[in-house]
Amino acid sequence: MAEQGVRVRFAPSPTGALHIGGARTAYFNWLFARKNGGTFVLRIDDTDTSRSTEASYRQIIDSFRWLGITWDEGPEIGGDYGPYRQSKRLSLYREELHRLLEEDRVYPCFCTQEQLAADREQAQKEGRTPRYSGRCRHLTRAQQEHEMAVGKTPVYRLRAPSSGVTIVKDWIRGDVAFDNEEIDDFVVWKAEGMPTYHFASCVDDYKMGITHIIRADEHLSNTPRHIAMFQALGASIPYFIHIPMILAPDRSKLSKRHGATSVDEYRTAGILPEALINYLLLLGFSPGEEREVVSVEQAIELFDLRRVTKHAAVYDVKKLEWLNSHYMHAANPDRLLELVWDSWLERQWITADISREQLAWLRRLVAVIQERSHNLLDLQDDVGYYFVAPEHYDVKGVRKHFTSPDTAERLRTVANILQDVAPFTALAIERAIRRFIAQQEIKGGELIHPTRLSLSGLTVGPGLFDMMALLGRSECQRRLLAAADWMGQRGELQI
RNA sequence: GGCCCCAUGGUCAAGUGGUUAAGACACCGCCCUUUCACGGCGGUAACGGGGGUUCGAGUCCCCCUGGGGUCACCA
Repeated sequence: MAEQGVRVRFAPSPTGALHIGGARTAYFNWLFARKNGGTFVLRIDDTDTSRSTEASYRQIIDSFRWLGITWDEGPEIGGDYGPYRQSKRLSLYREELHRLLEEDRVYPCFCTQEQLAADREQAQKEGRTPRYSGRCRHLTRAQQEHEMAVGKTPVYRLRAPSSGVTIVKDWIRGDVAFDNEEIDDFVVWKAEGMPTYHFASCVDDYKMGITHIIRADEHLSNTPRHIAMFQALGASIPYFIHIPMILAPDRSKLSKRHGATSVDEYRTAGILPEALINYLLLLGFSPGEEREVVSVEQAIELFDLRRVTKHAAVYDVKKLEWLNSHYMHAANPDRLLELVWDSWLERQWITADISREQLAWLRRLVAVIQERSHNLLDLQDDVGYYFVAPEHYDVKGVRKHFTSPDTAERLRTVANILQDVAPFTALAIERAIRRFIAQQEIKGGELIHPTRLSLSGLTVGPGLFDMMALLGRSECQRRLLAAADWMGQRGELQI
């Protein structure tokens, strides 16, 4: 299904963070472009001056970079069809407006907001669809000039077709027919002197030579409007591909009350970009071949609009988390170390001027920990005991593993035994400790659990012998003796 | 409410007239095991309802129901 000269776009408005729904739409556009050797355009839709912010713009750009979705044309990098921020394209829109005005495809409307609201209310009461009444549709030139003269600022409306049907040829939905009576003369130019979304978007798609519009389902009902707009502009009609929406678990539109909804929030929550983008691919698309884990490279290979589902998908964080743990296990330790580096610095677990040996040790540490991490935060937060001796012991663990009267003495013996373990590797340590366990005629756990608690203060963690090898001989000995002392003091206090 | 879209387990989904209706996540067992994870094995669980068409419908048609979207000087 190779398409010639494919140009697609994603046009977020910087009124908030990049939403995962938007990210998925962008990803599908991007995949389609990559698959077909086309061009992916990023355009910033900031015509809503009151809600657009520079901070949101930055955040969106950052989110895309983090996800690895790059654009061939757009802000920061430019392109032949720029500028790529609508707020910088105002003269273009004004030009098109004047052209349409001359061609009488657009007309000024002087109705007040109050009038329109009253019309709407009236229609609602009578059970009719609220549509623009057409009050200003047939004003004479003289009437228009009079309104202007008395200081009224008009909005401009498109003369939309009022009879017949508009067929939207959608690649996923098939042919969808809309009665033109349903479309009214919608506003293309606001009184504040800014284009509306419908107008700016169509002008841009036209001027930027967009061939395929891949967007969320919610725009399907807007499409006849856009077709009317394209026709008025004298533009060719692009292909439409409306992809299903992403819903919250209660099947309502995904919103803040459902938890994290932005790419940025997942980033801070310790989700890896490859996990998020993999998960996004699986919403509304099936790669086939029973595949779930799909890299970006494979996704480009496998992507096919014909395999996009028609129905909305409910967002399931559990599956995202599963993918994330998969990628945590698979990740290169060096990269993970880099990702947690700043956080570890901040906690003073490490210092910036680190030796070669220390760096190698950190890599080993990450490699051991990442196996059981589901999340970057697990790796980031739960490893303090490798850097600092435990200040207290898990309460439940103490109750369970520090109660036997022989334990303190055994821990001291272990500390002693470690003295002769060489090399100080997990294998050698295990051999020595197993021997001691056998001599004592106790079960492995009776020694292993208290040892773990002594060394980490916790009852959970990596294999004990790996942990010990990582901590090193003297640190293990120090902590074992400290634990034994702590038990002794505690015992005395209780007497 | 008008218009439009959609409908396979709890969730993501395969399926394009004939299948024991895949697979994944989640859940539940069992195994592995020094803990927590990982991993391995197994299990529970679905074609929303009703009419047609057909020798035969998850697959085609109609109705109903349910869910979603949209009807702004927001995008």
